[in-house]
Amino acid sequence: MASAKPTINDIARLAGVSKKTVSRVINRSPLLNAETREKVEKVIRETAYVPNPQARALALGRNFLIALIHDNPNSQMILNMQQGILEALRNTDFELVVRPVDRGSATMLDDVRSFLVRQRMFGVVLLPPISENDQLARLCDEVGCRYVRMGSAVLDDPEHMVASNDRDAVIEAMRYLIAQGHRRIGLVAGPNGFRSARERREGFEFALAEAGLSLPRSLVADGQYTFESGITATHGLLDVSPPPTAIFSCNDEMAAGVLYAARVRGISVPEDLSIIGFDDTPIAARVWPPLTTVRWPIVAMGHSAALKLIGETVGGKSAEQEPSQFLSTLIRRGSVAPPAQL
Amino acid sequence: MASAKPTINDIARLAGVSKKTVSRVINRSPLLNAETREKVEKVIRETAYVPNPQARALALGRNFLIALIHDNPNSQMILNMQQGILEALRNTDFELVVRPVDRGSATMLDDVRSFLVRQRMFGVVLLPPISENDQLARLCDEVGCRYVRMGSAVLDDPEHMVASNDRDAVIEAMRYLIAQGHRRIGLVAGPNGFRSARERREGFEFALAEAGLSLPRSLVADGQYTFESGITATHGLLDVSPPPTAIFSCNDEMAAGVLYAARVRGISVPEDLSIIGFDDTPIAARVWPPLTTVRWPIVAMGHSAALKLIGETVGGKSAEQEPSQFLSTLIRRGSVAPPAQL
DNA sequence: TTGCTATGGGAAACCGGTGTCATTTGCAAG
DNA sequence: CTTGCAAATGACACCGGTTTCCCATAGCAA
Repeated sequence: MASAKPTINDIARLAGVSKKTVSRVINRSPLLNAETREKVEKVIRETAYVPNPQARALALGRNFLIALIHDNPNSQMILNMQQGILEALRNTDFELVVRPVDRGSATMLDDVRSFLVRQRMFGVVLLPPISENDQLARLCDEVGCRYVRMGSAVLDDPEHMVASNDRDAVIEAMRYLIAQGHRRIGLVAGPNGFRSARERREGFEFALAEAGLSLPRSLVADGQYTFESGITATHGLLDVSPPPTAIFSCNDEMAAGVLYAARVRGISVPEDLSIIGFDDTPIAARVWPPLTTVRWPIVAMGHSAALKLIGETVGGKSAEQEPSQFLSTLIRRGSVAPPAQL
Repeated sequence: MASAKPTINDIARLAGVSKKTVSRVINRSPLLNAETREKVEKVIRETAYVPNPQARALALGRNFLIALIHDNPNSQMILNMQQGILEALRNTDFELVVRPVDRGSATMLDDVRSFLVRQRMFGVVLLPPISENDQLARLCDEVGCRYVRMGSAVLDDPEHMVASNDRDAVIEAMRYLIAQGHRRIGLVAGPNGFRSARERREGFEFALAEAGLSLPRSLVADGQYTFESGITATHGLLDVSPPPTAIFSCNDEMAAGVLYAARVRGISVPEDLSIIGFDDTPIAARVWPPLTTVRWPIVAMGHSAALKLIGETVGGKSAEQEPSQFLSTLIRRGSVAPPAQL
């Protein structure tokens, strides 16, 4: 068996050039005789040589790793995001490392800083809700680590942001609900402090106002983006008299809770109550009736985020052209119908 | 601002010793004067020195990375497994990198080999179903990479395996079903070639035989572990005359499909049809009625797997004592009731 | 033919650790 | 008072790349 891992010295010797010339070939140095380059490339091909990432990392002072930083280990979104990022990283020299952080912990920023510095991270993708933390973004700048923030947001900084526009998506969903004849529409809101929660709520309120509908405070219930909080919120909403004929839930987890609570109370969906969720997680299609919901293209966004990070280095100058704004779409399933009392 | 990243040379100079001695302190070499050690440790503490992982990786020829290798990017299990592994890795020098592979691809083994060799991976956790691939395990041995296989299996190799015992868990679930009075029980089986599918099916058949019940071929439907395949399989099962009064599904995804199909046909669950699933994924608790299912402790298993990998190096000799066999438990929710025709 | 400037390519230092082996020191035994 | 041996530490090469700097050569003008 031939030496399993040829080194740059082997290549240099076989090609009859110096280490440095091989290095130049690897790094695509422009001041290289085409002939020499071909000769070296031929040897590289024949020996299946791959530069040692550890050595490069040491010499370059920068690792070929992308980190996915999140603070909600149980979200399905992470999986989709990983998928998108990994697709973009395939066939590159980069690997993906997953890094959960504890928002709330007093040392969170220091933890992340030491992580980034110690590992000489090439770049990071910040997932919501931690992506909304401006200090974290500033930290990345400080330590010279590229970053992309995912989220629903106005694009104040497209270079570091990949976003969907939740507000518009909710407006579209609400128009659909209103067009079906609903006039009393309840809201299961997301937790305070979440940008996505704010945007979704704003869309909700805008659509109502646009249609000239009022929004009694009693028809707004607070949720925590969890299944259980959706159940609790819904019971509150359905105790109102008269109850809403439709409920918009700020995510699917809570929408599943809305559906569950309705079942518990013997209320038929969609006949007596229409429901719209947000996210289009797998659960939306698996409950009965399947939930009408808003889908944002997480996988594509993850893909784009990764390309933004590595693009300048690897791709053909197209990094800047990577889209920063993605459109969400309303997925119509079976949880919406005209209100019964019409 | 002081030099942001002190090197081993700085420490050596400040402590008045040689690089090598500092290195010995870092690596807990036993042949060290206690006095010297303390002196060096003091300097390390004061300067907040952290050894450069890239340099160590290069010198040691081994990276401080654990890889999670899987071939099913959409499974909730990955998330739980990650959580368990990351818990174990917290406060160690190890990071987790995620590596999806394409079973089916002809180059899969070569891809993994080059990945492991190139990155000098410290260890890998193999997730089912790819964990059942013996060639992959052999490959890890070949390239000198530690590994742990997750799965449901007889423990033929406890050192490299963390497993639940699916067969026993299914038997327990089936006994429960039978105790409720069910005699015609259908099976939505998992895909051929999956060890978990085989074990679960064996448990199913064993429990039936144990109770003296027959298993007509018509009451076994093949599934692919997907929601859709669960729906299809269920329609087949419910077309049989007389139909089963209960269905055991080899995973929750398909069990959700069973429930969905029952709804479509207007069959009440659990009154007219009882259902038991497997995995206790989040969906099981979110559908209506919530699914009775078998829970295997994925997070704990991931934790254990990671400790097995790094234990010898980091922990206090307890690596070998890390459990290899985990017990599953039946979670009783609302999808099982005595059959109606009693 | 000589001199000068580009330009490709090489030697050696360097990134920050670890391994090998030699050296120093202390102390018991001969 | 040597000799022998073990414990503690240091010197130096090395891991496999990249960078700096300098030289050799070629091309071209004088």
